Amino acid sequence: MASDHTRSAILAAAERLYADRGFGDVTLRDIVAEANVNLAAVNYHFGSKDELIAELFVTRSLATNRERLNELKAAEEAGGGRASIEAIMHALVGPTLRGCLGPDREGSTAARFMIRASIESVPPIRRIKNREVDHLRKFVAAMRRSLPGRDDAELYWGLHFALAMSHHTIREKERLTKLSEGQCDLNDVNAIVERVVAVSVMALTGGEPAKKAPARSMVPPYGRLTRQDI
Amino acid sequence: MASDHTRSAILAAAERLYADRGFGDVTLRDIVAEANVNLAAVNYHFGSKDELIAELFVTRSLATNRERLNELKAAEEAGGGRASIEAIMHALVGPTLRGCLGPDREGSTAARFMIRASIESVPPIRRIKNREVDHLRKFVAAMRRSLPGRDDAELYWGLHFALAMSHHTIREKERLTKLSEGQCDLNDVNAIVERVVAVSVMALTGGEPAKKAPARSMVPPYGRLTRQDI
DNA sequence: GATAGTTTCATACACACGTTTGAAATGCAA
DNA sequence: TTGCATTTCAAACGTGTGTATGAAACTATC
Repeated sequence: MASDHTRSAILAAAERLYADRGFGDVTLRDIVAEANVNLAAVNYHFGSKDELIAELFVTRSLATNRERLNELKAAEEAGGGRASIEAIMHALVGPTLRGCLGPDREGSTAARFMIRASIESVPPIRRIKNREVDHLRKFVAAMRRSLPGRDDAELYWGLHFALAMSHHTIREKERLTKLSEGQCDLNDVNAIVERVVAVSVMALTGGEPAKKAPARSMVPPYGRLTRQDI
Repeated sequence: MASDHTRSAILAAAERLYADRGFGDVTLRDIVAEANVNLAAVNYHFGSKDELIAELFVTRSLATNRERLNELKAAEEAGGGRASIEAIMHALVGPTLRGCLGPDREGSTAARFMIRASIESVPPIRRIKNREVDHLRKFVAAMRRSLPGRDDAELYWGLHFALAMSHHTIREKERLTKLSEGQCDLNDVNAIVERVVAVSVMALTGGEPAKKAPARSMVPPYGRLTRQDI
């Protein structure tokens, strides 16, 4: 193990370069040059380039997920096991938006790295994102408690749209600024979070009160898989 | 010019392969093998790999944009120069969603190609997407006519969220299916369009009627750029 | 049917990339 | 110090890539 100096120098340099120039434009040689480290050190410490990228991404996204769940748990405890749908949506999109657009994080390498990861979607990152399903299921469960009787599909659509708005805002931040000629304030992160939450809640509660739903029963929908993946 | 047979065989093969396996995994050699054509033909007919990709994408996205504007124009003419906000949002997201998720298009190469383009975002495609701003401005203009007095920033946010929901639905179609264990029906495209339109309209009209707005004036915000790009 | 222009073809180039190698250097316990 | 494990290093490997080349095949015009 020793000092781990080389290992962390590589991680820091890689995150910085990927954040600045994207995954497509940065080679291992760029990274080791930035880190003042030998080329072979990457394979020695991480095994491969993809595993290096995976470690970077997994570290950051675990932190975000932890933050999300903490906020959710706090909201549910404060509400006696049932959080308001606003609080749930806030816990879902707040950490991500704050992490990527946040104030002091303006120049944060981590934030810019996560934006890149959200835009470019390179294979090792995609693999990790696909394991995020059961993390999201915890939010669906909370939503179900918060809005009992609501059709499950409606909950999924609401969650889906909430993620759509927050991810797309991160991803297209610059395009929106240009399109709106600066009229959309992308610096006030709290305002953005509130905006996304407001629309998400409207999507979940504003429209149809129960939709079709011919006697919604408790049985799971036919022979669908109940678990089995990841 | 001659028969153009080689040229179109390359285009077809490239679109098919990119649609199936993504941009990262398909080489020129794969394409010419699929097209039964010589390797050098790509550079002869298109100049470079990037120009081939650009031509593929530009063709498809011009078609979508044309469809969008036709629908918008029809809606405005039917309303005497002012379309309903529902109709405008419908014209904005309908063609894209139909094009990528649409019924008979289920196995459509073009649709799957556009989904890939939406997910992977390779440089030549990104370059083209950045020129899409003034196309979107036409929708902002229509929205302004439809909702006069509404703060411009609100219109931009509404447009932004509409695009967020439609693109994210295309992009994460499979993840949503898995997450919801099939409970979200991604085959009924019209229902999806209506859903996205409904939430977009709520985002634009449901919330605050005028927000803060301390005497909104007509002057542009300080020294911001008014035109000059694109 | 010769000629000029276009298109196809096999082949090679040049190079950037991730990875491997094997030896040198370093750290650490006995 | 000796011996062993860990870490660093310079150099090379092997391969896959987009692109270039120059000759051959084809097409159309006169």
